[in-house]
Amino acid sequence: MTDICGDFRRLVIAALEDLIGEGALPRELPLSRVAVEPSREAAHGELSTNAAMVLAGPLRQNPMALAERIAGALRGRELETGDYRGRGFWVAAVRPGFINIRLAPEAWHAQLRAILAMGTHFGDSDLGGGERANIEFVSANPTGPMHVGHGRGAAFGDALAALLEKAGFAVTREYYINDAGAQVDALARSVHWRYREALGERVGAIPEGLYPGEYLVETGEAMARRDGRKWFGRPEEAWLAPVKDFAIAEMMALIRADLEALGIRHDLFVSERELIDSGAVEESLAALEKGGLIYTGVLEPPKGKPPPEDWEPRPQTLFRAARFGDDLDRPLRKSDGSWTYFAVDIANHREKFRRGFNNLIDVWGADHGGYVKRMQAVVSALSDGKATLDVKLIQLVHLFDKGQPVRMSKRAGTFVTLREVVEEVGKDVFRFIMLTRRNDQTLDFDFAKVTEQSKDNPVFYVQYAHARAASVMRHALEAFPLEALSDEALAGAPLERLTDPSELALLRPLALWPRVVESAAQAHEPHRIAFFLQEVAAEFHTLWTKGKEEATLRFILASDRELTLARLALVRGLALVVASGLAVIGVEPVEEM
RNA sequence: GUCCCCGUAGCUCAGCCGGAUAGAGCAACAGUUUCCUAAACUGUGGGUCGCAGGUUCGAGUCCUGUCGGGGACGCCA
Repeated sequence: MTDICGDFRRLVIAALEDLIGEGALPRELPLSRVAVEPSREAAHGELSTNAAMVLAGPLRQNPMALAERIAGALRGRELETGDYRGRGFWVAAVRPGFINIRLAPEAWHAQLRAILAMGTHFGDSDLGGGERANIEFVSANPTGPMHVGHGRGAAFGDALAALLEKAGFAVTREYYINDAGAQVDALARSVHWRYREALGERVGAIPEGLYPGEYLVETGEAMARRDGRKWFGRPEEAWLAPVKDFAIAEMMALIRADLEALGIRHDLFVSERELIDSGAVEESLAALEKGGLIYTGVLEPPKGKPPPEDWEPRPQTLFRAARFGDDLDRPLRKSDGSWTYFAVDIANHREKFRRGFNNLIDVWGADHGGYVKRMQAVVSALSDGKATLDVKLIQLVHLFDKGQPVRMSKRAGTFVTLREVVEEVGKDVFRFIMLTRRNDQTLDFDFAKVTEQSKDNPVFYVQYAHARAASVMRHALEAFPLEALSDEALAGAPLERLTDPSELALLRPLALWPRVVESAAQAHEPHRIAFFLQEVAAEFHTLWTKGKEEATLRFILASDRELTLARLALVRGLALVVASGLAVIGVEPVEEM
């Protein structure tokens, strides 16, 4: 293992078991709450454990006295991992009952050696144990090109997928195509309109309720090229289905290209229409019916401000969502007899579970928040509680340019597509910026700021750290032309020469990378990776600058080959961890800028 | 009316499973450039964690209430 906190947690547990073995502590202690964490304050050592604090209660003992005893037991132990064997650490019980741990520098050096040995695989975890996880994300309606909000969901979902992969899950990236219902019918009508236009008919302005976007002009023309006048002047019943098929295929190609521009590829595309046609919806509802979870009833009118004018109490088919924590039972059929979106989505989620996934994650726009409880209710009901669904809601992106809001209106034709943004700023900038806020926080995206080459721009700042590291390595080759500077060779460098506090200040966060991966994966929060990278980059820039002020701290010292090698090892360690983090976010590390 | 999210420094935001004196960037102020990329760095000031209760040895974090902002509430997806 390379997770230093995990290693020390095992040590603490072993010490506690020693005390239990000696009869000094009773069996059946709630050890699960014992944690080892990096200290926030340097004065508190480097790691600390709450062991005495959490056990004092159940044991009805004074936490400080207990901390002393545990600290004593810790002093008598040696870490079992080879990496630390024979290397010192100091423990101290302190004030309310924390136990602080300070490591000999050699322990940190061992972590650097691990980074160099594992490369960008440093930080990989077996947290997931190979278990399968399904992430459904983007799932934009196939009615037009993606917009920036979809892009945020895409960047988030793909990063979360990569994060879970790094944490040891077998991940499937799913796209659920909403290719049934009124919206794709409107799409088909819009394309038919453009098709008539392409065939030379004077159609005038496109009617209300259809999609006015220019992008459909081309689709109409393509339709005309493929089918000629086949659907011209025919009634809608004749052309709706084939035009719809054509239009959806075109739109999905468009969306896939948008995703491709972001470097995102889904493993699985699930079609809403196919779920309906295959009878999967009936099957799913039959399964619920069996559990007595479906009935016919009348719902109260919605309590919203404007009571819907066409509202009438009507018996409908309902799922007992309220039994599973939802606020209301939920309808499955529309008044025309067709399935509600919810009914088909039940089948969608049942299929995920049937494909063998117990870890389900959906990434939705924040405006779908009202839908979360019912979907979780379904997953709980259908899997008998075995599967869990986590829904990540993505807040809006507000576009700015030099501080001025970019006003978007489909009607005025000032709508900015995802593609335009990505072409303007690049996919790396886009993907990184999308993770500089939590998913449930709105995000301001300023074209001027995100492309600015300054420390105020987090993408640049992190990229620059990687490029700067590469630059140091190039210079090192000039200074020591014959040296082998491979990672393998650097792992053999005399790392014990890294003793300066500012060097250790960089080394410590690098060593904590595996822990960041695990906690971010557990919380399903990829933004933590972006924040971590900014911290690490800051630490590196600080160290670099110290070298400017104090020549002895420079990475390359022609007079001291050994120290140079040790410092180059640190520089490479930084570059590898940054590259590893950027890989999760889907950003290419650059060698120079 | 009900449900969900948010409220932390002047601004934009982090804050892990409840833990020690609540952090970062920007802005403000004071500095650093013959030197591995100054495209950067160092330091200072700045807080009733919306408010009020509660649980706990301990609350920004959990619970209840309340105020403010956003979103959602059968036949849109």
